[in-house]
Amino acid sequence: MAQKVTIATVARHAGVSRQTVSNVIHSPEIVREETRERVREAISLLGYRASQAARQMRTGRSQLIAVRIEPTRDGINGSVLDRFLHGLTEAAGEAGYRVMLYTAEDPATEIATYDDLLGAYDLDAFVLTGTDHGDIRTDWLAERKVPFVTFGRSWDAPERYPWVDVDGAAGTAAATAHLVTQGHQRIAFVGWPVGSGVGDNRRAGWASTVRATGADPAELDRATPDGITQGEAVADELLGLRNPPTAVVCASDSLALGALQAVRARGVTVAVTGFDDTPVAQAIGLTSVSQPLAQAAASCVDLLAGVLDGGGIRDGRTGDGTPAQVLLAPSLVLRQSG
Amino acid sequence: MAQKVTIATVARHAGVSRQTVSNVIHSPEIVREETRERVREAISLLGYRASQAARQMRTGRSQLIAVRIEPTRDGINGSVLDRFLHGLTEAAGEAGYRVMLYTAEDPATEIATYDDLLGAYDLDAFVLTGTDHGDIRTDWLAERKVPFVTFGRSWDAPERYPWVDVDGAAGTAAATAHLVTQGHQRIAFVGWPVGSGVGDNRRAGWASTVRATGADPAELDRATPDGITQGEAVADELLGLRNPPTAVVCASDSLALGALQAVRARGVTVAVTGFDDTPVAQAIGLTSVSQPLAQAAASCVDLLAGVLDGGGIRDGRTGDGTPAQVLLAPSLVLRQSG
DNA sequence: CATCAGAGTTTGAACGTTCAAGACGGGAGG
DNA sequence: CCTCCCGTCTTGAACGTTCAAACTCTGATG
Repeated sequence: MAQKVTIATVARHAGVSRQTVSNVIHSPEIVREETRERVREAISLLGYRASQAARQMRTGRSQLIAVRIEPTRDGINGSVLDRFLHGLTEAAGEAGYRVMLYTAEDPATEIATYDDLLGAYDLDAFVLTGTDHGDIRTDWLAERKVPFVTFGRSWDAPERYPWVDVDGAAGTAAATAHLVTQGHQRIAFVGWPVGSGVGDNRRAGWASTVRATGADPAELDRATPDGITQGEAVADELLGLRNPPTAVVCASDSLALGALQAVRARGVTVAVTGFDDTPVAQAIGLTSVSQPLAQAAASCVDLLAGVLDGGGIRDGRTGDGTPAQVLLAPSLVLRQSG
Repeated sequence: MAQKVTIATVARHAGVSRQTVSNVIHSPEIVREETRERVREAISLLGYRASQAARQMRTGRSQLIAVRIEPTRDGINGSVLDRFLHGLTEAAGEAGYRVMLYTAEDPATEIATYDDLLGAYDLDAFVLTGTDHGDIRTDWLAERKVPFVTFGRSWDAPERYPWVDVDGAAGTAAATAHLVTQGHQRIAFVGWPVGSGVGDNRRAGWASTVRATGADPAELDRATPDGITQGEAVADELLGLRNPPTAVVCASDSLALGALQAVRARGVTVAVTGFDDTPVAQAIGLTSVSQPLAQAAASCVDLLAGVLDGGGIRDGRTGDGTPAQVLLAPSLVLRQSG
């Protein structure tokens, strides 16, 4: 194997000094055009690539961002993270960053992992997913001034840190509005127990849309932990009412799938919508709210790049003055179920 | 923020030299016990963590392995990669490695990415997924003596490089055998077009089991590209035969889901089995072949660790003499569909 | 008593990059 | 003619680690 190509190899080959090569890479404008070209030719001829490790030693920046990969809880929602990860890797790559994975069982060990990763790998930033009220991870990171972005808004204080989120309320509202235009008048909601940021948000979108039609949402509002069997049980209860709903908006595809099974079992015709547009929804023809995950990932990278290159956040804005919070609109994917 | 803790900080604090601290970390046995303890205390007191970048500069090893994250083609199979990735991250972490992600549209750009990653980040190894006949990626890596493991066997030459795979033939054989014990005598197969390593392997398991019952498999053998609608179409054709099958073994959950829809549409009772035990299968009660993904991931890390720490491969074995190929047995998950 | 061995520890150098400061030459201004 | 400045380029040092070699004891051996 040929000797490793370093900046010195290039310099020698182009007849200049190390620093000039470095300048061609980082501030080409201060190098005379003729020299610049000569160096560039040498770089591509030799296939030179700057050693990230050496660069990191000098600059203290690793060009690495970390994301946690979760143990695929439900199985259904796993694909959301999967698609987000793919988008993140792509967007990060374009911005000159790489994505590193880590796992953690709970917030406490996750924080220990932060410490590890920061100490050993000098990570530039973290992307957190699944934030909720009173998240200790964000506090820990903020306290140490470690750059991070969350996918999922800051539920406690809107502008505490940069985040990217999808407007869940708008999603359920769109689903509900669609059902209204289909002529449905009794539209139920099957969501998660009150208290989670994401869950309450999705419920609110449904509730406000129902309220706008003049009906009272409270009667057809249900809450249960996430899961297929849970969704089936709750939907079955709803369908057994004296005056049952003709449509059910669900907070997740898992719940919606359960609801759909309850509907089938009773042999009735009731519309069902889900949330997340997971493969399962695509597979069984479930109308669902789709999150723009690739776009969300790209926004995360944008925000991070702003924080990292623009020097921190001030007043909820990144270095270049753009707001450090991004709320994206989901879209409704219509299928047979509703 | 406090000054960065380096090996020199620890050395000063413990009253020894840098090298002694390094020795305590890497070859504790050559350091006097008393000194060792003193250094260890200083390390934990100061929260010292070796800088990976500095270490990498000296040793040339980054403790980083790269995996490609794919753009979730079908949507259904994405979760396989997802679960594998999680297992890999966990296993790698325990072995002192970290996982880095990258994307690539096709084998050619993937190879360009290898070059990039190797040049800039000095990656220690790659994990490839989805290998097939005549894979140019493995040739490129092998030629440059870059360590790698594939998840998916080497289809062309069994012992060319280390790989981990799940015995697909055993999986479809188990599914078929189960159907035989249920009394089924006409068992069809819906798989992919002949020519792909994985697909042919899965077909072979079904075929040999059918043949063992004395029947001729050829009549009920079907091939189609992967997909739900494709599976539905082919299954529908099978069900329309003068003498239709009473059970269908499928090469993927996508195909199986399609088959299940065809069965439902015709209102007949025909058993269906899938492959991969994806969330979709769990959701709709589809009997499916489950791959031990966490174990596969762990095996990949084991092999890599063997190659990296044991000094390469010889005669299809890693440094410590264990075979460099691992074939894992899948398991059949029984559900309502079969 | 000089020599040697070996355990335990220290020292200098090197990995490849970028920062900070300096060197060089030529043109403008006094 | 000297000075200063500007554009362009070079030099030395530093980042934090580990390798290789050297050093210092202590105790044993001839």
